[in-house]
Amino acid sequence: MSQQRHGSTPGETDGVPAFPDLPEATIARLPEYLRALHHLAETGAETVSSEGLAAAAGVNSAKLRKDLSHLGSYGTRGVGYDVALLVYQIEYILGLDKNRAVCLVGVGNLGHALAGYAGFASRGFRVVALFDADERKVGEEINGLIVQHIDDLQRIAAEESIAIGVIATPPGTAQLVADALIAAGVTSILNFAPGVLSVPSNVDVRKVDLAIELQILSFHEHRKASLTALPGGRSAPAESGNQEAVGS
Amino acid sequence: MSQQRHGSTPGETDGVPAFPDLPEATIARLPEYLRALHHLAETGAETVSSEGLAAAAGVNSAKLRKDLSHLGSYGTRGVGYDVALLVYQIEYILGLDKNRAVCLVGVGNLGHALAGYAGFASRGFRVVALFDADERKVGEEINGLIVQHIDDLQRIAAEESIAIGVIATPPGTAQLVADALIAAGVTSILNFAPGVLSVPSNVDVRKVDLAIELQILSFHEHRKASLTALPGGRSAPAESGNQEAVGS
DNA sequence: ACATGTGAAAGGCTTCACAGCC
DNA sequence: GGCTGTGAAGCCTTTCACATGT
Repeated sequence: MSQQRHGSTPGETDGVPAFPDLPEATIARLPEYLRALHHLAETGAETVSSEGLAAAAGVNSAKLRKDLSHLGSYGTRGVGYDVALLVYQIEYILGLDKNRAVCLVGVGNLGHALAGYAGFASRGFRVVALFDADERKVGEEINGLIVQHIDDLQRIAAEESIAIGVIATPPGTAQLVADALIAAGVTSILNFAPGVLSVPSNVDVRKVDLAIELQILSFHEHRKASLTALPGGRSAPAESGNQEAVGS
Repeated sequence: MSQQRHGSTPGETDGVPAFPDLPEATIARLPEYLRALHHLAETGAETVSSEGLAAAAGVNSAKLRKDLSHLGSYGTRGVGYDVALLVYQIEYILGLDKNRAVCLVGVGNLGHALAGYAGFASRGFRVVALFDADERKVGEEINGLIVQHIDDLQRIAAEESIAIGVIATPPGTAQLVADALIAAGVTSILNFAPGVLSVPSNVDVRKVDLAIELQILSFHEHRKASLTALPGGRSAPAESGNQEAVGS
């Protein structure tokens, strides 16, 4: 890759950090590696081999090594990777040192739960504002935050310099909310509402549709059922499973 | 329908539908096509072109046609696809005509919301049982269902012939719950707990980790920020966005 | 005329296998 | 000896462009 620089921050030339362009598939796995590394660090491990980390993250070691090689050369041959250093590098690449501010729009059934989800805070994100269009919900306190009216989004987004917007509204209003977020300067959206959002190309959208996940599982149930019904019918389990992680 | 015999229903020999083996990438998109088709059906459309359906589903038309071609030949050249027929075919392939029973384990913050999520029922899934290990939660009623103790999982899973288990527990207990589900005969799991599950190879696991989604967005924020800081600095939006759907 | 279905080309990702380094 | 980093091979997915059918 660029130039290596063992102890130091990934290839910066003179204050400007040059960005290694990682394959999307790699990016999607870095968070999982990071979680596994944190877990290892807690158990006191100082270094870990590609084999060990790969197992903890649920991938094979060749893939892991290739992924990490894109970040630069942070392992030691014959030894493995320094856990603390790798944590630092991955957090840097993912921009987690910035402790990004997140807002959530739509405090219904699902939104309510997301507002209180401990996993966000513990992994580098601060939920700083909640919005809803329903006057009856405005003013309600959830997890220490007051629900604000959606009309105040523009102002508050600027005040809090919000980086990421989470949409948890019914499908019908998701596009309107996305437009409002974008108008407020938000360029990253996590969308829980079914359906497609149309956004300018500088905005990144990730979509989580819970029903789609079940439908994909349903397909595999259907497939498995149709196989057992056939001549060469299988029935016995083999070993060690196929985990299909969600994430593009 | 089943014996459409257009170009031939995907190889059925004599009543037993042999399973077309679809690429995983295609499977992951079928639910989105289905949602778009239902939407079109509501607006009264009888047929739709690959161009039209692709736009509604947020993909390009070549990809859509290739995907649908794997199901068989259900379009008419010069005309397009029959909406009702395509809905039926996709629902059949996904096994949605089976109205599968789902159970949910872990009625905490997130689990509580999932138990009440209307999107499941409306898209072919019945949540039929809720479980938790916490005695204080057992007996609680959520959305018309009583929370049961996890020790009753085995019995109830059999009674209700549960097809899919959803795990919404803290990370520490997810593997135990997965083991229990598998022992109870469940072969499809949707896991919301961070971390990797180890399961036999006949079990399918899909994983949704909300923090990971934010971390991926954070990466893109970081990348965009580092680009605008560079010489050839961009700033202007182009058009029509990049939607990265989540789904392996 | 129009829109599907599909070979063929292009691109991306994963896996292999081993050279290079500790 | 052991383990990383990486070219090369193989596989999967997307895109192109057009023959085919209505």
